[in-house]
Amino acid sequence: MPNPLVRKLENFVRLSAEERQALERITQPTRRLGAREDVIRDGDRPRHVNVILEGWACRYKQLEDGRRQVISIFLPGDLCDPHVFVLRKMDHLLGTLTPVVIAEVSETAIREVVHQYPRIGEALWWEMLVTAAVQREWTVSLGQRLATERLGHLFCELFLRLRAVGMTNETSCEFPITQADLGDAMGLSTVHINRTLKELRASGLIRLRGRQLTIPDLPALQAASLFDPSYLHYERDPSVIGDD
Amino acid sequence: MPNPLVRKLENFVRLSAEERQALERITQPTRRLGAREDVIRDGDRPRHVNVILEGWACRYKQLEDGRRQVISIFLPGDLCDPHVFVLRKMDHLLGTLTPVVIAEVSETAIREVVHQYPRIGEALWWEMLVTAAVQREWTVSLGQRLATERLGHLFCELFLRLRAVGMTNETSCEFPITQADLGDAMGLSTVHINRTLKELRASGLIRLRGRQLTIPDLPALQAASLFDPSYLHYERDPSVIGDD
DNA sequence: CACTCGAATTCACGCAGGTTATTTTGGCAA
DNA sequence: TTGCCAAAATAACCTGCGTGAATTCGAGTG
Repeated sequence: MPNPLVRKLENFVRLSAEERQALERITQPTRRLGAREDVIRDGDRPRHVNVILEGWACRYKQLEDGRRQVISIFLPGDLCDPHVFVLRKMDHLLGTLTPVVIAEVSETAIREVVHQYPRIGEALWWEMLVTAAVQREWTVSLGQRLATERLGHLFCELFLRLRAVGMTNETSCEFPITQADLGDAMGLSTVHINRTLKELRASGLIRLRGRQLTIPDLPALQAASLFDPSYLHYERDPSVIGDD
Repeated sequence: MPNPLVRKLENFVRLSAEERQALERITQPTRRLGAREDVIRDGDRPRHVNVILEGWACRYKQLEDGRRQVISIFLPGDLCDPHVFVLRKMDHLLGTLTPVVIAEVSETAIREVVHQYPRIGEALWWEMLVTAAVQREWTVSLGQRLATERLGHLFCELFLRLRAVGMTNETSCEFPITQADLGDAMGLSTVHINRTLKELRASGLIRLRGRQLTIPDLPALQAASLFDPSYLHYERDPSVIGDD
């Protein structure tokens, strides 16, 4: 199983064998959590960058009265906040959605690798900017899209992000999160998530059984969800020439 | 009128006179736009960092069928995407909400200043991370907060951000944007924005006439809106010692 | 001063999605 | 196989917000 961070970054730059090794060296598994556990809580001082190696996690906030919003979903290969060090306190929580394996990378380890391999630095910049773009697209979804569009859009996004780390086959992928968590992410009630899934299934746009999602016709789902993949910036930069 | 970027960054680090001058030198006004004009469109290649010197602007996206979502609001002192250069195309638009004065700063100008004054680099990191935190809080608002809470939260946020650049007095500030734009930002219809403002006014939490917003009791509005200011990270880092 | 036009306000009605509660399913352990 | 429990599914009812259409206000302008 190849390192998902390496796979992801190679969607943007071509990495040399040496660069790949450097990344793999600093992202060895250091922590395992079960489903529904917190990785770090708000108010805590961030001590390292968490890189997801296996499983799904999320950023979330909890309002005083219990309402919960999942702010972003982390998949294998995702970095949780490179550079939070500048701030002294977390203003949100990181939690797992499924059992998860994490690499805790120190600030200095990142600094050194980036200093030695500037192209990795570039790639990490790209990854940060894409993460911000995803956050913006969630804002659009929550503000404008109807429930079917919103869920459909999320399926498209997660499918493409999983494909970028080689975790899909032609039309399907693992989809291990509960309808309750989906609701907290999409700003919808569990009941309405269920209703909406039923509708998407009935229209033939998705199949979802157990933990398996199938999108028989991705362009159709994209069209129905007003999904434009350009915000993911997945085309590799042609100005960067590889040397592996 | 002091440079709003300098004022803003000084909420995080203390800057020397030399550092202040360096910032002011690279943020001279270079472009003036009227209200409701586009600064840069999606698909365009970003050529420089836009720093808002006067007026209000916004990031927004437009769906194929015309629905519009304002993704973030830019106030004087805000930088629109330091580092977009890494991506080749804008995935959203930048537009003005009021007449605006902008400083277009080149990538190299930023690089040089940051290289010469590392503390400015730190401060720009802080500003980037706070911008991301604001984006996350908007996700929470759109996903969980009711219309009154959502608007109240926005008022609290904008008031504190304006205060950070010295553009408020005790309880009030300019508030120059239309109810239609507010609606596009909060994911609510113009009619409902109007209803909600009426309700907030009736409860005495805000006064809003013409382009003037007054918050007679900020803590009360914060409580009513589930507003926790810690995500703005405005307390200055005590580990940074000034030398001016 | 009257005119204009965008912005704000108000009204009546409809729908997307919330809430509470109940039932069914399915994975897993004893 | 039985039992357990979380997750999924379904139902009935309710509400926050959207829609479309007027009407009023207010800052400029000739």
